Amino acid sequence: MNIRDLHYIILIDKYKHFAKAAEVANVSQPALSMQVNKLEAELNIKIFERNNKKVITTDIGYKIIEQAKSILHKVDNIKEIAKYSANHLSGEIKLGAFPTLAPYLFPIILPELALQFPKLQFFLKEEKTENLINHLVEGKLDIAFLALPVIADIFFTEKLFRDRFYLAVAKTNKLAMRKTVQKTDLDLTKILLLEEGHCLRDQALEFCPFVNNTKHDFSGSSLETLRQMVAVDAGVTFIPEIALDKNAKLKYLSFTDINPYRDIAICYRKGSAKLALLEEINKIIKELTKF
Amino acid sequence: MNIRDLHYIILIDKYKHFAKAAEVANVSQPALSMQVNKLEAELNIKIFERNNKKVITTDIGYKIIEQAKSILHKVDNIKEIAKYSANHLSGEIKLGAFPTLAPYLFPIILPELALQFPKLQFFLKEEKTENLINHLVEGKLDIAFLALPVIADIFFTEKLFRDRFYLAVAKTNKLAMRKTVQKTDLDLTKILLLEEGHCLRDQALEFCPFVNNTKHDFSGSSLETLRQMVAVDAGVTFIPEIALDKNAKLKYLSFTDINPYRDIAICYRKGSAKLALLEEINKIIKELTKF
DNA sequence: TAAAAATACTCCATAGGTATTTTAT
DNA sequence: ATAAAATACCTATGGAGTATTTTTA
Repeated sequence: MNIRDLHYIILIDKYKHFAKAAEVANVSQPALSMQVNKLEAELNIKIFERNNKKVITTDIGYKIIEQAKSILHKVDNIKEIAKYSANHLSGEIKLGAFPTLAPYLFPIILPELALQFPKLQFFLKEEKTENLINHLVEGKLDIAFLALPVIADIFFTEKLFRDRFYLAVAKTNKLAMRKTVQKTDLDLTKILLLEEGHCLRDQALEFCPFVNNTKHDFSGSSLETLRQMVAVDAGVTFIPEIALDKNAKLKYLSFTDINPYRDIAICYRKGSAKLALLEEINKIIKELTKF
Repeated sequence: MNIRDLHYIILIDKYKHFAKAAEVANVSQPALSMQVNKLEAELNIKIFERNNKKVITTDIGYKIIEQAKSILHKVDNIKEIAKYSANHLSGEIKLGAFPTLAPYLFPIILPELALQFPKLQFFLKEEKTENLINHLVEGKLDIAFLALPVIADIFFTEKLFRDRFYLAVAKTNKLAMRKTVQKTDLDLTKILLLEEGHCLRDQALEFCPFVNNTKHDFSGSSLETLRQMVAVDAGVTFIPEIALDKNAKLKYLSFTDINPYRDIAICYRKGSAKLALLEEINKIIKELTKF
């Protein structure tokens, strides 16, 4: 069977005349006759009763033609889907970022992206780095925002900006009167960290490897929870610049002798089918994240 | 595009591996690759992102594969329709008879047909001869029961039985004490006939051409109406043998000097797609109408 | 007799196979 | 380095065209 054959039988049913149907189908009458005969032989039924005066569609033929019409309709659908998405800059873009970045980055970039690509639908995903990488590999994400270094070189990876860490302390804390802090100050206070798996935890640990907070594991917590903990002076924590706010109970101190930071990069598959579009999007995001 | 191509992309989507999909499709990997590439070129889109390690179905590809699955499902439907109707003796048979025959013939033949062909669905149509012929030509009927002669030799036509006419008279009528009548008796009474177009009217008129009943035209009437008219002695009428009953108010008289009748035949298109089945049915009907 | 579908036969397009190359991780 | 898809090239199937025959109303 063949989509073309279905076209043929629909035309024959319409015109009840092989030669006329052949003409409309832009083939010779024998060509069309042959295909119909072959189809009937293949199905082992008669689609048309025919003689030199009349063509009658059989009951079975009628049922088959109904299906055929529906099939051709779906074939047109496929062509429509293809044509539409080839012409217009439409479709879906799935963005992913890890939890200590997503709430602060997405609000910066999304309004502009939505403006520039009104036909695109943006989906946001907040996942730990490991999952982001997997999802990007699997095609469940189009773009992931990751902290450098990114090992997977299946991805096109480009650094967007450096996000320095500040020490968040309660204004009631003894450190709060300082403008800056240094590494040794960390020894004096309790440091709050997110649970295992958060890259921000790992990054922070680089600068205070001595910390052992197994006693309080903030499972399923977010940076915002941590911030609230700091506000009641339950400890101090590292807050990236992008997440700084005007919290009345907090003070953010910069470091003098160390320079803790995370580099944020945009990643997408080199072979993405939407590569051209992703490059467009990347260009805009780069502009938006020039801090 | 091609139904086979749709198969290919569905398999690739399933296995996310060209060579595996090719194996399942029983073709070589290059053959399958070629067709997919051609399809993508034809649609001007990418259905799959692919490199030497991974195959990812694109968003558009996913939509297309959804349609493709639905198309293949309908293709299977077609094959099912064909296979079922080729194997089983199933389907629909549309029978037609003119109004002065249908109510008496169908009850005789249908119970047995339904018994012999439990998978067949029988549809009955009661129409004037002219329409029956048209419908049979058009394929809206499979079988028509007509009065001979049938001119259309597109049809296979076979006489089933001779249906003699009796004169129905009210028991209160002066003719009622007779056992038989003859042509001249008709002059003495009012003769009731159906409206124009009924073949029974024409047949009756052959034997009493002098009748002029333009005054009362029984438009839209049936033989049963006529019979009730006769019962109240509003006149007499010709009733075919097949329609005789045990009506207490009526007497049916046979003719001596003339022999009015109609010959009833079964007709179907010589080229009917159901010819074999119709011949089976005809065989049974012939048995049932051996009066 | 004539209109229409089926057949005959040739040609060409193209799907498929094998061998090989390219590609990207 | 290697796995996998793409390409090259050849073969063969089969779809399409023209001319002709068959069918049947």
